[in-house]
Amino acid sequence: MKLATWNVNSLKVRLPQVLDWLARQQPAVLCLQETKLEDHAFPLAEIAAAGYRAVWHGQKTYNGVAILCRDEAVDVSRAIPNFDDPQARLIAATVDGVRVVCGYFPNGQAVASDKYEYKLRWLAALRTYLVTEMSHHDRLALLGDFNIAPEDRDVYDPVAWRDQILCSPKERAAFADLLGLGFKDAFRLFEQAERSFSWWDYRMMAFRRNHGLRIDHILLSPDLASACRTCSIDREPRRLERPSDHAPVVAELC
DNA sequence: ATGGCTTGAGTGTCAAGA
Repeated sequence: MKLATWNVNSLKVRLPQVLDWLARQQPAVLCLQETKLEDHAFPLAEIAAAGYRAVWHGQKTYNGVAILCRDEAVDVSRAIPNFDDPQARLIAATVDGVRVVCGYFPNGQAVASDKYEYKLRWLAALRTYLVTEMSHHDRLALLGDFNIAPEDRDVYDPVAWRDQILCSPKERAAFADLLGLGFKDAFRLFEQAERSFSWWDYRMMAFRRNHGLRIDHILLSPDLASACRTCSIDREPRRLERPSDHAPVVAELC
């Protein structure tokens, strides 16, 4: 069973790339972030024609998340319970006995900004929610754009990024806190090339220079982690014309 | 140098991303 996550930066623009990628990779589950579509505009017909079902949670202009899956998605929940959030950043569903939580974590803009405070509150609410989810689901996966580079090795220039947004100690502590619940970072279960990243700025030829960050992650509960056989970042879509600035991350479970 | 691209909004040019 293949689980994947991809921040597509507009599903409207990237739909042909998503359909191509589904046909090639055939994942059981693909979590999407930054769909940037209102719910009525979600392209269900095209996705269904590709052999996938979908559940989604969107809004105008910004944010928006979706879970595409081969089999039925049940027990769908949209947004973090008990957290008043006007932004469409989370959707969860159970697929093939796996509880899938798809999140588009806040960016935070700058340390000490209002958006940073919102990011920290969002992370605290997510943690509370995941404690509950873990108590109900042994097979639990959290996938998405975390907007956190967990360690210096996840950053192309750790000195320049020290204490900056996506790398600040409080953000990294929140990530470590999720690992403290028992989650494993699927990517780090395996030997990986140095300087492996999942996002590269559109500007300054950042992709060609591999000036990136690893901010898209797949976290697995202990049961799923022991079933995980590979985890990799697929840089191919980043090479296409009009790419998303993020690459898909894929984990294979047995 | 707070820029550099890209998207969505909307038809000017800005907000937001990371």
